[in-house]
Amino acid sequence: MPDVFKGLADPTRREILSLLKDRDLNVGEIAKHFPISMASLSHHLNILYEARLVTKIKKGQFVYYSLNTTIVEDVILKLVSLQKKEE
Amino acid sequence: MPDVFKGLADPTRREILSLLKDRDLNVGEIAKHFPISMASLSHHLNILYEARLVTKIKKGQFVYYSLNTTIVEDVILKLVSLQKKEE
DNA sequence: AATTTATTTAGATAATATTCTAAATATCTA
DNA sequence: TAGATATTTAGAATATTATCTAAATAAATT
Repeated sequence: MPDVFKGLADPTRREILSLLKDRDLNVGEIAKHFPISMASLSHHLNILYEARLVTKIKKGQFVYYSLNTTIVEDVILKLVSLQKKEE
Repeated sequence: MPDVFKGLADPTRREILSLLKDRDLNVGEIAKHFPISMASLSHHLNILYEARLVTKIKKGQFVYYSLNTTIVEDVILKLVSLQKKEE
């Protein structure tokens, strides 16, 4: 697994993921929710993409990002396996 | 929730949590598994403690750390709520 | 083809995180 | 109580991350 936890470590990135759970969004639509430059946002999106927490697809002029639910599930499983053996 | 994701972002810290799922360990026992200084380890333990991912209890000369399963469960729930609404 | 709109990349700066050595604190044992 | 062991804290060095502005790329529109 690429570093999914690093991807989740930043609050802006978690917020992006949270937006994407409702519907796919292009970069401009995501940008409206944050007071940071496009360049910074692009950087965050890239980290999410490398962590495979999102996928992206170009539609004409726009790039749409989607939540990669599969990876979210993998993280959940990884955390479940972190739980204690017995108590 | 204090920053649990920050706590999970570092591989050394995840390894510490993984050790603790088997049994509680004191700092010296944990230290044996890592090639870093006591000071660095102590720093990591502090981050885990502040994120409430672990609890600690002093027994005489030793400080024992335990996994806080409750918080791990909270993180799992938080991730579950990150999943897509429909597909 | 020139202009506008959307997104990414380059390069710099500032903020955070990780690590270290050295010193401090606390407890145990002789 | 003096010396040994366990852990934490202070302070500094280095590495990583987040952010910015400016420039580059790509597609759409006129």
